[in-house]
Amino acid sequence: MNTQETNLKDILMNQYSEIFEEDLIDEIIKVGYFDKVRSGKLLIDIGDYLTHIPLILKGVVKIIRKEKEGDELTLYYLDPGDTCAISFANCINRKKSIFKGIVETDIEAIFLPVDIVDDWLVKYKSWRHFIIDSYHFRLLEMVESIDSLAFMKMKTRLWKHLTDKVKISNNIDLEITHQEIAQDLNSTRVVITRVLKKLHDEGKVYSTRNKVKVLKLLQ
Amino acid sequence: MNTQETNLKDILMNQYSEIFEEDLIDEIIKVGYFDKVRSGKLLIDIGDYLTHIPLILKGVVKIIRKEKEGDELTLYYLDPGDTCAISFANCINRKKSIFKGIVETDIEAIFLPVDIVDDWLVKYKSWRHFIIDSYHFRLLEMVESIDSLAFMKMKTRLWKHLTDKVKISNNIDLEITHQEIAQDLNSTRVVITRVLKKLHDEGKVYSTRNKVKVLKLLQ
DNA sequence: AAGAGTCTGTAACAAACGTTACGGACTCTT
DNA sequence: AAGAGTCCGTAACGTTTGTTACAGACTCTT
Repeated sequence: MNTQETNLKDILMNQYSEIFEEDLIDEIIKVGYFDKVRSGKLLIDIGDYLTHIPLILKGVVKIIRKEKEGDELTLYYLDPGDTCAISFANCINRKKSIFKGIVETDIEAIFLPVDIVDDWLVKYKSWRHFIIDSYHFRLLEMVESIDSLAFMKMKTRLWKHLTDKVKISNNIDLEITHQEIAQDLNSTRVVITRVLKKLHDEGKVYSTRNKVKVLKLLQ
Repeated sequence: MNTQETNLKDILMNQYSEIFEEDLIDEIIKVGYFDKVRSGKLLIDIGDYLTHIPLILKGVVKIIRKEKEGDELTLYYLDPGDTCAISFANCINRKKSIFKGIVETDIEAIFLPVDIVDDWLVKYKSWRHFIIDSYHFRLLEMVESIDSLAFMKMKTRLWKHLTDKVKISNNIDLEITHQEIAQDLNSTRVVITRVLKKLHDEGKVYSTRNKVKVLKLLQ
């Protein structure tokens, strides 16, 4: 075990010792490879085949559903500690991805080859629950998306989106344009500007060029 | 093993021998109990705790997401061979259900106690894949719901809903009122009537009191 | 400082969907 | 066959969201 592996183990133990057995962590280090991916990079596209499952250590990945060019919708974000378990069944059955994943802020992750993670389901109870839980969390986030789309008006959807982004970035100052928000919500720039003005009038946000400051979070 | 159990085994072998090991089928019979539930009955409500997982042998269950009184949306249908794997993680973690399940057409099902199905993940490879696949199928249907809500207009959503119902009931004559359709799609009766007229003008449906006949399926 | 490119604010209009209202048709009970 | 209850068709109108257009403001380059 070289120095890099030792460091990796420290990181993993720090982040996952509560969840995984030490045996499993050792095996993760043995078979996985560590990598960094820069913000803005396309991690996976719809239709791609998955060969590795990412275990995110740092940074955020944005998961998007895309109908066709221009018709996109941001579904949720993957945080450190998360994995894209949705890719899991895809892996087992060698199916294509139904989502697009874009690096939102620079990530560090361990990539685990598909074949192995199936065996781990038998070997490690913690891994089994990790995968099932992961599926479940994604599913909950999909339900949130459905609730938003089915039951909420644009003002509420926008407000939820902004507060979600604040939670993820840990920063009430969002570096974002109206155009980008419109893409996330599958709407248009003019609509977002209009609705942002309403939120501004209610004292909930303060928006300047390339920035939206989210106020009133402490409720 | 009494006569009823023998019959049950026949049914299970018939429907599941391709998927499950015979050992597993025997165990399903041992620990599960068989039951019938009538159309219209509430199988599970949002907020309920799950104690048993249903393995559907006959009939259809409608799965609904509900925001509040009057604000509902039909997400998908559970067919024979399906299980509500979403309940699975709920079971393991003793969480409340986030969906409402109503029997659409009379069902026959085997109900499996929660505690056991977790052990089976270790014991039976087929069960493991069954659960993961099940999760995955539900997830795909949720994505379909999201696509509908985010990218489609009411006419397309309605058409999709109707053809889905035809596939599930195996019958192009749907016994349904405009009001009921409106509930499924979280819309209103007047809107559905209006849009049905458009589909009628396109020669796609023929609607009379309490009935919608779906034409043009063979495309 | 000029000019190109990007971002925002606003107005006017259009499309989609929801709401209210009402009349007629069907069905079931008595 | 009268009446109550349910279901459907349609019109008129309101709200929400999308579209088009244009002007002003900011930013970056040269």
